[in-house]
Amino acid sequence: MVSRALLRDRPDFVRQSLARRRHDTSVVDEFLRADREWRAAISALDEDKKERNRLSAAFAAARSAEPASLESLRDASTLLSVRIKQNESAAASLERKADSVLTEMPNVLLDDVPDGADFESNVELRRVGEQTSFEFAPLPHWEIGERLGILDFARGVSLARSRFTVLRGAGARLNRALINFFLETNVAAGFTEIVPPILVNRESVRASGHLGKFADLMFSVDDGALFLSPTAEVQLVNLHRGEILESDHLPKLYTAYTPCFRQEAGAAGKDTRGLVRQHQFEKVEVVAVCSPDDAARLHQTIVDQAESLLQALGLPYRLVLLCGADTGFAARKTYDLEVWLPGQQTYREISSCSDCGDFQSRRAMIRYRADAADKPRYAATLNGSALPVGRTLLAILENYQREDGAVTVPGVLRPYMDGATAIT
RNA sequence: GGAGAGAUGGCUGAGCGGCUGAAAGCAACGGUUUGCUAAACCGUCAAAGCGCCUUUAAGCGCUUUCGAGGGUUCGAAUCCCUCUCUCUCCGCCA
Repeated sequence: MVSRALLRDRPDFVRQSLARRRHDTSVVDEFLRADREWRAAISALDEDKKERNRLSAAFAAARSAEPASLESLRDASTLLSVRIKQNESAAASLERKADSVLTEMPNVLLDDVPDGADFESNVELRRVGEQTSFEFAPLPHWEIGERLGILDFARGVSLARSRFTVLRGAGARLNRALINFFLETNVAAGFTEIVPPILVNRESVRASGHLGKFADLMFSVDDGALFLSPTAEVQLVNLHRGEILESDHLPKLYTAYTPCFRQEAGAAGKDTRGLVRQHQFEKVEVVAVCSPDDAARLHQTIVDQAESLLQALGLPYRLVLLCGADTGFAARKTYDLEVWLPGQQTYREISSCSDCGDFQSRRAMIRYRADAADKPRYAATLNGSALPVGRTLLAILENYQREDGAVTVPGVLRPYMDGATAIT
């Protein structure tokens, strides 16, 4: 949630940020109008309430002192209460109006986020690793996986529906190896491992910014009371919802392996083959909760963490800074890591590392005290995938494929695979 | 699924119509004492919103908040209704 104070004090700054996102800027004025009206209403209302409190106190005093005046006090107070009740509902609807505009407003971008209308304007910062080349024509992972009998798309569909897949044998083993490798590396780097619920309530998805317009991203159960989490970012950010943290306990660094579920309603016809876009996928996520002063540093820490995993696996990738229009709703700055997929001759997103500033903290009321005597302040939250399991698995299949149809197992994963050097 | 108990500040926990934004204790913070540590003593210590003032900070004023929503009343943490959640016991089950 964008700060109300910022919108009031520096509306042009917020408009500018919205424009850089190619977002409608009139929402700022919509908010300011509702906010102004609400503040006027609440001021008048408070005056009435003050008077009612005075009358009540006078009533209590008059009970013994001058019983004769009780009736007129009672009448005056009753009259006032009726007016307060009316004005209260008017004020509440103005507040709801301002709030609903605010809830739908994306985060304010950091200054160094590049301008741009779409992904074409994203800035490639660097490439790491040579694009894998072969003496033969490389295959896409779905062909490699089906030939090896480790990916079974048809049976996934028969068990659930399209965009569900079955992993078998060495494929399932490779999947588990990746989970263990990611988690152990993240824990060694100082992240605390969490096993959260996979079903999350409305309040949690609202706080992380996944509800609103993004509600159709998620599968819901129990008549919409709960959602299948679309990313462990939801659970990890909400771990401290409503809390005031001690500053010497910050930063909080978390990592979790979870299944994730997405409807992918807007992606009909896109990436229909293979593991790239599934309704159910698995991911190891990292999240940091920290003081705003620490956000930039920890953003880098998270990117480094994701990069170190890709490097250890020997996967070529590039680091991209997303432009305004491509930066997600809750983020104020996002780096994407894109892995090279030789079967498709392209870089594909494999990790998205976002600095959300205090945007999520405001919604989730995650605060901390910089000093014991200070007022609580909103924390900053950051998140990144480190890494998604399915997309990493497919990247390994494509980058480590051999002419004979086998796939070499990257060295760091062999200890998790009984020392196997290849999947044949 | 059946029966009961409960939801109050960072934590424990009292309050059961006006004197309660809330006793007491713990924790925290400031200070006194002390050779150091500990102990003891004194003091401070909920959050949010709006307004005033100010460059900001601080400060001041008002309002709201005792799980959520509604009701009764001149007045609700306190009485009534609904909902949500938590805990205990029984049953069932991994």
